[in-house]
Amino acid sequence: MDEQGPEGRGQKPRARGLHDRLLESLGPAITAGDYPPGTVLRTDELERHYDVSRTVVREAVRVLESMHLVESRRRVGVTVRPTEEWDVFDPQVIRWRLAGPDRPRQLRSLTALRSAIEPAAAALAAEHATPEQCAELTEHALNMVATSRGQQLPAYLIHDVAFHRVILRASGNEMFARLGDVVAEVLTGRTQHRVMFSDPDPEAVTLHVRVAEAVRAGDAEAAERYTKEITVGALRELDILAP
Amino acid sequence: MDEQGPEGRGQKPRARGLHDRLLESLGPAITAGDYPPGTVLRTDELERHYDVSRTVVREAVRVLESMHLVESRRRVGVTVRPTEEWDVFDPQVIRWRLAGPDRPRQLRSLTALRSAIEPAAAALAAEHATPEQCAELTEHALNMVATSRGQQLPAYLIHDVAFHRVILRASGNEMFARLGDVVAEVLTGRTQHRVMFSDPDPEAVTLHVRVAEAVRAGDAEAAERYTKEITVGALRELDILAP
DNA sequence: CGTGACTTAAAAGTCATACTTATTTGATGG
DNA sequence: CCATCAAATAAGTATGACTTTTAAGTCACG
Repeated sequence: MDEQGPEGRGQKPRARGLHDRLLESLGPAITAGDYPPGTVLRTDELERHYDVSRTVVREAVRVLESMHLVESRRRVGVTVRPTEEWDVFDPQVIRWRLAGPDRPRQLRSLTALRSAIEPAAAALAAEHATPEQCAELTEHALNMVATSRGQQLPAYLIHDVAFHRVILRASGNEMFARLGDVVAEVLTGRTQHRVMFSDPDPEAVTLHVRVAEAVRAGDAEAAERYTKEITVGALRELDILAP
Repeated sequence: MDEQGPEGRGQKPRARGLHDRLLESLGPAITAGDYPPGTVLRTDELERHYDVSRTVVREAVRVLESMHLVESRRRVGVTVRPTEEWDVFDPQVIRWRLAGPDRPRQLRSLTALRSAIEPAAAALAAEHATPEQCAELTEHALNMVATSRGQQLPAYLIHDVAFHRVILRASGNEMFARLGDVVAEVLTGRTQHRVMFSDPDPEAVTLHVRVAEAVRAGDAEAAERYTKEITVGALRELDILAP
C-alpha cells in the first residue's frame, strides 16, 4: 500500500529517488496524524523500517524540518511538531493534507483563502491585465459556457481552472499568482465530491463571463464584486455539503 | 555584512548546524539573484567553496529543492529555477527576500496579500472570537492608543503586531493564523523605512479600536470594513513612499 | 532533603570513501 | 541523416568512523 494512487495532474514529478520516496511516505503519515505531534522518531529506526541508508533518512528529515513538520534535536530524536506550527502554505503539505483524513477541513480553509484572495486579484487584474490575458479570459469564459451543459464536467473544469489561473496571474502580484496551483487543487477537488452528473450552476457560469467583461473593461470594482460572488457561492456549496 | 542584524523576535533559531549555515548562505544568495536562474551549481564545487562535506551540501540542496529554488538532476548539477517557480509563501524564502535587494517588491506583494486577507479574517473573527480573544484585542487596541504619541513607536509596534496576530488567530482559519508571522514582518519592516520620529497615523489607531469593538459586538460587516480601511491605509502608505 | 556541579551515555551531526545509477554527449555504423 | 550504442560525468546511495550536543542520572555538599 505504499504505491500511492495516480492523483497527479502532471505537475507533480513523482518520486525520483529514495529520499523522495521516503518523504512521500513520511509526509502523508505525519500530516494524516499517524505520527501525532510529540511522537519521536529515531533515525536508525527509520533506516531499518524503510530499509534505506542514513543519508536518505537525513535528507528526508531535513526537508520535513524545513516544513516545520518535525524538529530534530540531538540526544532526543526527530519530534513531530504541533499542528499549529506546520507550514500550512507549503504546496506539498497542502497536497498531503488534501489526500489525508482532514481533507474536508483543509478544503474549507483553502476555500476561505480563495474567497479572500480572488476578488482582490480580480480587482488588480482589471488594472493590470494585458490584452492577451483579457483574450484568454474571455475565451475560457466562453468555453465554460459552451461546456456547462450535458455531462461535460471534465472539459468545463479545465477551463474553470484556467480562468482562475489567468486572473491570479494577471493580478501582477507574484504571491497571488502562486496560488494558482492551490486553486486548481480546490476546484478539481470539488468535483470529486460533487456528483459527476450534475451540471455546474448556470449562475456561476454567467458570473465568470461578467468577470471577464469587467476585467477587459478595466472595471476593478465590478471584477471584484462578481468574483466575490463566485467565491461566496463556493463557500455556500461547502456549507451545503458538510454543514 | 553576512551577519544579518538582530531582527529576530526570538522565533528564528539561527543556524544550529553546518547544513543550516550553508542554507543561510545559499538561500539568500539565490533569492538575491547572486546565482541567477539557470545557473548550475555542482555539489563538489559547493563542498570546496564552503569547506563542508558532501552530506552537508546534499542536505542543504535538498531543502532548497523543496522550496523550488533549485532543481537537482543527475549528470547536470543543481540548477537555479526561474523566479516564478519559487515557493513564494515559504516563510524562509520570504525572510530571505525581505533581507535582499527586492525587499520593496516583496513588501508590496505582502501588503497586497494582507489587504486581501485581513478584512476577511476580521469578519470571521467577529463570528468566532472567544471572549478571551476579544479582551486581548481591546487591550492591545487601548495600548496602541496609549503609546501612539510621543516617540513610543517600539512599544506601539508591539501592540500593533499583537493585535493583528489575534485577529488572524481568532478567525479560526489555520491558514490565516499562519500569516501572523508574515504580517509581523511587514509591520516591523515598515518602521525601518518610516522615520522613527513620526507618530503613527491617529486615524489608523482609531480604526483599530473600532475593529476591536466590532469583533466584540459580533459585527462581521463592520469588522471587515474597518480592517479594510486599515490595510488600504497601509497600501497608500507604500505608494507614497515609493510611487 | 534539596540543590548544584559533575559524569555518562544516547542520539544526531559530520566527514571521507567507495560504489551505483541515470543521463548527456558523441562516436560509430547502417 | 538517423538510429544505436558506448563512455564519461555528476548526482544518488551506502557505510563506517568519529564528533558534538545535551538529557538524565549521580554524587557531594549545604
